[in-house]
Amino acid sequence: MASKKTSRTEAARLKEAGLRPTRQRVALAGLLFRHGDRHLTAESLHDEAGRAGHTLSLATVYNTLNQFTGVGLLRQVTIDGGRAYFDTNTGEHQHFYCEDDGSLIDIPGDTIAVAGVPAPPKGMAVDRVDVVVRVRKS
Amino acid sequence: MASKKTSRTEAARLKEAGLRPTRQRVALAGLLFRHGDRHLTAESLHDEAGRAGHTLSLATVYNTLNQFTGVGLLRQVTIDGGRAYFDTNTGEHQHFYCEDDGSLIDIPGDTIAVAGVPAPPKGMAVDRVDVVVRVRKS
DNA sequence: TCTCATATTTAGAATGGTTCTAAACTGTTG
DNA sequence: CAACAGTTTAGAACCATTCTAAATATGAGA
Repeated sequence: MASKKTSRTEAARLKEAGLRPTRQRVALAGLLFRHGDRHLTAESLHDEAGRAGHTLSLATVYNTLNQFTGVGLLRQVTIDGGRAYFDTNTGEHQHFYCEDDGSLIDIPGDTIAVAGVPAPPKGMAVDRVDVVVRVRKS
Repeated sequence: MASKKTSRTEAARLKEAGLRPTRQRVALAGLLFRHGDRHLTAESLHDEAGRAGHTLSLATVYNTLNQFTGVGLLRQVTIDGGRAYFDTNTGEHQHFYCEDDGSLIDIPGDTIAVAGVPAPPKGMAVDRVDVVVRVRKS
């Protein structure tokens, strides 16, 4: 039987990125990229993997998340001290951040316009402009 | 002799904010507010206090920084996981963040304009819009 | 298919920033 | 000046994350 029916896509994606498609990485890639744009933490992904029947260590989840980020499959979003969020949407976009429950909501990349950014200090180049719209229950 | 010559201002400021002007709080307020706009971490302020001849625990620095933030004397800036920065400039403004050394540089509040912020989700109100211009050595 | 070198995974220890605890101390108020 | 509430403190506890060293899996070549 074709046991790789759904994994093929993930394995290919990993190979293209220069990462060996190990069982763990394929499993995580499946969870990450098969459900639209997502924001997750190492812990939440580890839990989700467990619920889906995969067995892997939290250290591997951290390693994988960092590797995926390194090859551009994920983007790290740091808003709040403490936990690091990983975003499966790697394109240009911004976020609403709910201060009550720590959740993130995407704002499409062409929605917000930032004008008037001054020239960076000598010898520096702008890497990215991040906008976070902090909201709370009213 | 008038031993409170320079402390009076700090003590008054603290009282107005509803905080008892203890020795430790007055000392930290002096370091924080007498040298223009500053960005610092608990550890850097603790070191600085030590160098200035004050003796206080790191826990007190954390407590004080959080209390000052609570009453609006400071603003917390969270950009990078790990350490929390505290900013003595509580007015509206934005930051350059240097990814190479983790330093922050103020961008005056009337410099950058953000347009097109969408309406927040139902039941939510915008608290603040943060802009971080990430730069690196070029 | 078998072997081997190398990449990966893993449990558990280690780290680093921050908060908590409980006891000692200080500021204020009567 | 007594007495209580607010503060400080040392050190333990916490939490997310990284590191370590040893075990395991993967891919290439024979």
